[in-house]
Amino acid sequence: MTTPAINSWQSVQDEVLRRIHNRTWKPGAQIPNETDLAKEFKCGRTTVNRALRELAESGILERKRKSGTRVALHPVSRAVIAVQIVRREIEDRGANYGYALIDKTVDTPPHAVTFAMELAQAEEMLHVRAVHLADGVPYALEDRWISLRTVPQARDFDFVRQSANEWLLENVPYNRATLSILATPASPFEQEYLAVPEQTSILHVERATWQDLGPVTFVTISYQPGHRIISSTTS
Amino acid sequence: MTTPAINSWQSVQDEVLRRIHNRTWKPGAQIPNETDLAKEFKCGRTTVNRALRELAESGILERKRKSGTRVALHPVSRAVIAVQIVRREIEDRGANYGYALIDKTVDTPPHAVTFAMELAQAEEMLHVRAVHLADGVPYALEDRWISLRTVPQARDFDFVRQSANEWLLENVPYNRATLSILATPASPFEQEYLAVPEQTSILHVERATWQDLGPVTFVTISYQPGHRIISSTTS
DNA sequence: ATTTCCGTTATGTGCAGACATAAAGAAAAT
DNA sequence: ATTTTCTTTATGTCTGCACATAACGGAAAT
Repeated sequence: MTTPAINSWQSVQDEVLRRIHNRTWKPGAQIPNETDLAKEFKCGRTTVNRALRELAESGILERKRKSGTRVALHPVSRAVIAVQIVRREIEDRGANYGYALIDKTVDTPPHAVTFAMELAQAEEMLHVRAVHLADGVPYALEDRWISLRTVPQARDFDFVRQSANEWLLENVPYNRATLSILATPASPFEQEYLAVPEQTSILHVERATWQDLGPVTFVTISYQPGHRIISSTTS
Repeated sequence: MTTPAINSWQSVQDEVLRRIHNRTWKPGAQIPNETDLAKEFKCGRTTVNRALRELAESGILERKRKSGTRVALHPVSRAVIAVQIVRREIEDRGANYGYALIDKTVDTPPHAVTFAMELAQAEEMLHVRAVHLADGVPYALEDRWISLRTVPQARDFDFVRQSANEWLLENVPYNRATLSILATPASPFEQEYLAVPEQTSILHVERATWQDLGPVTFVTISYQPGHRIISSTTS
């Protein structure tokens, strides 16, 4: 009974996963090395390498040079969340997108924002607030600070026709980003513009981005109550 | 002025990213094909391919056969969240882990749970509730339903010493998982066991897993107010 | 016994070359 | 004009081979 030749990295991956789910290879156990697997599957080592590398990236396997590859004991599965512009998020739900600027001012951000942007000193920034609508109903609020030091050209853009969300993505590249998800009671600002009662529980996504030159922007997106962030995990 | 030979896939990736940040290659614009880049960088096409493939996976580039590769116009950046057992989450924060079972019953789950587990018919399941403590203080609540059809052996495990969270990971493999993040006001159950006042805003992570045989488990983890889920995005 | 050095081993990566495959666009047939 | 077919092109993947690199473990020196 010879294996029916597994020769694509996908099928190698499938077979490896099957053996893990099978418990042929139990959590914590070492699996054969790449050369042996390549021989068994009658394929190149490169192919096995790619299959295993991806599984290691997704946290199912743990690999170390010389020691070999083992099945992760407590797999840290990586849930992937697609972060995209709010317009696309709304359009993907089949709704009509609407946008309204609330205000645009130059101001000194609160400490929390300065801290999140990793700045030692507070400095004047552009503060833009806007609401994103789905079929005319408030879908999410955008509360954004833009560094005028890193992005001076933002001062002259009015953000009436196009949201800062999209304008920045199209015009200002970034190197590094962080993302943080949390829940808080609705602030007065959120109560007003999301049209929700006091004490409603709101899901927030905070995102900060940087360029070589320094911080680009810090934004909080506050969603309508009941909003879910959904991800399907790999493997 | 010849380029000083870029010959690792990492350095190719860096150079490509530099050109994107540079705006040498603007959002939406097409970039040279792999063969030409390989020639320019004096490396193999395989190397360029790997560099570009990873950038496409992370959403910075968009690739299509025959059409070529272009810089994404609205990059859907993928934020990766590490989902691991609560004990590790607590220990990683440098706190002492504690665990207490609240109750373990056999019951019919509410519709929402049956639906999330993609079952047409409600069926009896094991319902396990527990609290995870960090330095003796409630850190998160676990409210879990386990399919007795898929995991019959769960009926006889007592979950007093080891949480269902860990027991399942070590003993029951899964194929597919979904993850959903949402915010709600604290339920009476959460008020009691997380020791928080009424109307507190609670961050929930819901997770369902499946095996070939059927659904394995559906769990809601409710975090202490102020909890954040943090991710750093790639690139 | 302890430290230092070195060989072995498994993964990590690079390369050239080949063929597979999707898809755009041109050419041919209707 | 519209549909069908074919050619071309860029990405996707597999292969064998080579060398790089981390790290375990034993041998040698202290």
